[in-house]
Amino acid sequence: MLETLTTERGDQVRAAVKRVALAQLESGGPAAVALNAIARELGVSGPALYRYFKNRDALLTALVFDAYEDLAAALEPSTDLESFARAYREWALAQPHRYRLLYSAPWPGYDPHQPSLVAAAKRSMEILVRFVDEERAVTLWSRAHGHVSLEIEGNFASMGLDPEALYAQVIG
Amino acid sequence: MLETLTTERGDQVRAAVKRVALAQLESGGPAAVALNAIARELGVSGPALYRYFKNRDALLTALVFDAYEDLAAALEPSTDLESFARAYREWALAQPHRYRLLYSAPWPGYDPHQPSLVAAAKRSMEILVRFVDEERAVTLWSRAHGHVSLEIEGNFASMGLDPEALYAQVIG
DNA sequence: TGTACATCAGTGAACGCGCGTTCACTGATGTAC
DNA sequence: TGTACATCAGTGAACGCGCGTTCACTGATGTAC
Repeated sequence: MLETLTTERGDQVRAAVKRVALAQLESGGPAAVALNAIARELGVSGPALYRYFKNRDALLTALVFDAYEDLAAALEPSTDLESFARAYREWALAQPHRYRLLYSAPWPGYDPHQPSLVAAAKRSMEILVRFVDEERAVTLWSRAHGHVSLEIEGNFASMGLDPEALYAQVIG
Repeated sequence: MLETLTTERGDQVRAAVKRVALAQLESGGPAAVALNAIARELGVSGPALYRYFKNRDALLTALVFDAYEDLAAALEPSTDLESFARAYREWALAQPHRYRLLYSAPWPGYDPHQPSLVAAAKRSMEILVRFVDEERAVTLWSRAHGHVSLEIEGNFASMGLDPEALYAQVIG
């Protein structure tokens, strides 16, 4: 028997659902992610989504998981600390609500300690420790996160500061 | 005529509404702040609140404003950079959802550029620049925010790190 | 090639829920003469 | 001290809304003989 190379329909649908959910996320945060609205957008009835996600929470959790994976994938090609730092900031700026989903309390009732999520979160850190020791890695992570999240919220722009120069200062 | 020393009833009610709203905020973020539920908690009808707040948005905005003021008041007694940094972290850890209200995208449709809010936000920064020059102040702010917000979300605890020692490293 | 059956994606109706907000109102309190 | 009036905090009913989720079902597709 050959392995089936065609993507299964279930995966396609799941991907479509997530795509729309991501758009809602970018427009209004986790609170804006609504199953009924997603179904409407996809031209399908509300209950249809329950074939693919147990419930709303499962969908949101899947978004978190994907975001961790996507972030790690974006950091993977880094060759040194500089390129890592640059990639980290750029990923965050390109999709702010996704970044917030990882690092701000995303929604009421969210449990960030699910093993699969913890493992997914670890991957980025593992890439960073290729370039610096572990203690320094956590420090840099804190600093980068501080800068990036303030920049995302527009705190530097409103002060007339150059974010790029500041970023170097902060992690430096 | 004597000045009226008694607090006006309107202020008392507004304070009570905010008190309940804060409790909701701590328990489930801005999405959990609901006028009807607040009214119920206060033993009053829903529409009654509209005497004191134009609408839900106005209430949330008032919470943000108060939080900025309260933070500045907590930082005010600082005598040097060390005590400032300590006060900043402690304020945030004591009321995480309030801290998030200031530094994460709080709710869909929120406008952080209202002049009164911008002014309130500035006050903390003005205290910090008593101890360091302005460039360093922004850097320190970024670093402190990075550490504090990761600590709030439990990212260090789950890694078995000592947050206090780490904080010194990060802002150092 | 045809028939009988099982699988299963998706439907439509319905549920209860709580929300924000408007509305016309009641009833108590304060003010003016 | 009493009466007429204005103010205004709070009420109760009602609105439309969209949500998450369950349910019994239809109808197409795939499988076995």
